[in-house]
Amino acid sequence: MVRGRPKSFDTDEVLDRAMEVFRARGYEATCMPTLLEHMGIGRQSLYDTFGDKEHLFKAALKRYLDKFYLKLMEILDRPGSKLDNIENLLRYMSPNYDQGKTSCLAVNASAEFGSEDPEIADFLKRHYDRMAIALENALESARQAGELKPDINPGAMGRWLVNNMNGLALMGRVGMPQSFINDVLTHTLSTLK
Amino acid sequence: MVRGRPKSFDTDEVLDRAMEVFRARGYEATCMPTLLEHMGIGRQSLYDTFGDKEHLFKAALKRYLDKFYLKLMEILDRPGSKLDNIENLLRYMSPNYDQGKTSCLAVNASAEFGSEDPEIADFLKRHYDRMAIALENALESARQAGELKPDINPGAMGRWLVNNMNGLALMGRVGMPQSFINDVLTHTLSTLK
DNA sequence: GAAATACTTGACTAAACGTTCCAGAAATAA
DNA sequence: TTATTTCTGGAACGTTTAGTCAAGTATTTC
Repeated sequence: MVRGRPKSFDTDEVLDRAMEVFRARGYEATCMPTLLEHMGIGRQSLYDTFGDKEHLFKAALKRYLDKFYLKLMEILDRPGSKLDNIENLLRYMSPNYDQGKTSCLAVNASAEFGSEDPEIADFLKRHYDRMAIALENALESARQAGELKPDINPGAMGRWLVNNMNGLALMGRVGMPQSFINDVLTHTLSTLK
Repeated sequence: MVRGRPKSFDTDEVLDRAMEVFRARGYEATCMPTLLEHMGIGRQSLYDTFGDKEHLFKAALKRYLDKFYLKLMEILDRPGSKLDNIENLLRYMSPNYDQGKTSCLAVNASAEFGSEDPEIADFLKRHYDRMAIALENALESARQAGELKPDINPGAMGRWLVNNMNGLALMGRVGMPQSFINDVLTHTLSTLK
């Protein structure tokens, strides 16, 4: 099959670790030595496997977004009340200091890069869009099941939910108290039902 | 009175220009030459007046937050319907690509620094808190004027409005289409009344 | 064993970074 | 005039940055 010595590390595993560093410190403020230390591989291995810092970041971001979306879909696709699923999604994605969940790489990258890097901006915009669509579909199902107030526009509300989730990630990032987070979360949920 | 050659530039004016650069590019990605170019002053003048890059950023951030809050209070304190004032505030603060208003330094700094720099985090948390309180007071006034649904908690809703404003700034930053922004904005406003 | 790939390590490059120092000219108040 | 402050601009500092090259070793398939 493939000749030569096989890789001694799992590509996705070390990418996950890079992801964590970028999420905690941002792109510009993260230097290669820090990255290498946390990834636990050699410098040459990194450059051979992922290319330069920019490519590594984009790979990590891509992976983050895909994992995020997968988890989102898993929660929304659960059987039973779609509104309950949405509530569970919001609770799951909300900052929780006890569990060390305090920020979102997508949100951080959105703020750091804006639309400066077209490829990154494209990733992020598509991500927010598919999130909104997934939520819209869930809301549409809820509407058909009679769970939803009839005057609600599922499309607009899906986008609005994305907005609230992103806001919450930001509030967690800067360290707003849990009471603040909870107020926002419960008030968001209260308009759902 | 004061001896020696007077400063040939207005401190606040050049600080505003630094603010704009930081808002557009972030802290880490902004280098001193770029800053100098946009501020239009000499290198030595910058260091004499503002100290190093970090102090300059903090001064610019402080100024941004104060101007932001001042404008917010101006809008909320207008006579007449408090709910209308809140709506005007949200519209005013929302991203608008036609007018070049596409991001918020507070939001960007929150994402870039998180709680890494305690002083910056403190600035930002106080800022969000006072915004929430101002909105809470406006909602309380609306409640007393009978404008508000009776089952609404002004405190939670104030914080929730802050969350939505921050989310919108982020969506503007990454370049989500105006239609997305509008959907979020109108849906947020629809739950107000 | 040969060929191919990967790992480790140190040396190295080249550029960018923030910052300081300095010398000379300019502008103000006493 | 003198003292004081600012402005300008070049030179330089030391550090950090991302990234490359190369030599030697290890591990796999053929």
